Amino acid sequence: MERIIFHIDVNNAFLSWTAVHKLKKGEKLDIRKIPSVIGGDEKSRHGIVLAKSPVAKKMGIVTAETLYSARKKCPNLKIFPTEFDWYDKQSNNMYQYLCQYTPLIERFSIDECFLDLTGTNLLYKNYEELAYKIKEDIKNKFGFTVNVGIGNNKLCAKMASDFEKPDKVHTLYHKEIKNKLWPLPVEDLFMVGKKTAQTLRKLNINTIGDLAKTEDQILVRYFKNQAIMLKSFSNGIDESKVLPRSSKSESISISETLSYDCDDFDKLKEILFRQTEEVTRALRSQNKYAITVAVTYKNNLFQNYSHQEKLDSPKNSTTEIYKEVIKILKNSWKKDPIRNIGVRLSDLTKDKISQISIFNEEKKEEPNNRVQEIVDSINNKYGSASIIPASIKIIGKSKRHEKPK
DNA sequence: TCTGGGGTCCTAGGACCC
DNA sequence: TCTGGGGTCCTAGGACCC
Repeated sequence: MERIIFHIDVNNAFLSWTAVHKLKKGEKLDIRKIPSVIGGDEKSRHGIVLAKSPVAKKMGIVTAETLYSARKKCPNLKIFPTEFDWYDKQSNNMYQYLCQYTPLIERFSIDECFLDLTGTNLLYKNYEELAYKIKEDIKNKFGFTVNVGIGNNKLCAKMASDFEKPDKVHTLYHKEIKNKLWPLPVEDLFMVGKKTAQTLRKLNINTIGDLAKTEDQILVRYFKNQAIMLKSFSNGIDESKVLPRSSKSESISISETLSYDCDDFDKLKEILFRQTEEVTRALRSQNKYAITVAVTYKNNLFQNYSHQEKLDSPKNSTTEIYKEVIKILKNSWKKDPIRNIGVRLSDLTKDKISQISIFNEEKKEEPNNRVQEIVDSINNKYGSASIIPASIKIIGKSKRHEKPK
């Protein structure tokens, strides 16, 4: 059976959501209509563009560029801070609304969902009409606009929702691939990033159609396994399923750019403790255990490092994982100034099967778990590391990392 | 006041075993 | 007395996405 997939994509999500918030609070100005961006805090070195208004886009401003550079392109640019809690709420509202149409719904990111409507043709006579209804409903109920892409697979639905923005419905059915997909520049294809595009352009592959017509052997020579995917995507082929991945996460991570480059081990330990507390708390809230622990960091020259270790058994306690985190940093860090640092937990599992369980202190765990639950609930409420075990020595209590004199 | 944060997947290469 | 080779597991790093 021919599949019917919808891709719903919020237009300029963070900016639209902040705009809606401001209007709700009674402000008169709709920031979607002026040259504006949502940006991080420059003083703490988070100064990049996270979302832009259509006017700002017209002036050449792109996502992820520095606010410094954005301001040069547009001197009267208005910059607004992020409101992640509010964004989460808007994202949840939209998701809840979309759930009425099918249980086969995948949250692809904070502002994108896939809907699998295959086999619902008795329910919905005309899919384009349905798409328009969804788009209008969201606008009327929540105040922000979306694009809806319709296709016979996820790739086509996603490419379709990207066509013309904002507040539009587009289709990209199999029969339309030649006319609608192939003329586009090759970097517009999903999964063609900067590097891939560069190589393709060198090979004189300039449009998605060029890519679709390129010999497999040539692509394999340059892109190895990625070649098959590129070739399929350029032909609008994608067999992947819409996955309602309820609580499925394969890794949990946190990282942050420090407000100054730090080469003080004690200070880094303090930051890592707070981060470990946060990721393990998230892990515990999913009733999971981690097998692999990694510390990632970036130095002042923007060189990235990641170092990981497998635990001897799946763990989720802050203190045990923190011990591993510190061990990893101690063994790998070359004492270069650190700009950004983070903790990642992966190989997550639901069960805590341990090879050495006969010997470890299983009995001690009951009370510890109860204490942990209480500590988690307090930290959930008052912020991470509000309560910390006495065994962890923390120097100072600053939440932000002030540069020492 | 120059360059975020949370993810997934892939690959090269080393260690180890037989 | 010129260091084969396949399989497996693991790590570091890179590319991509939003």
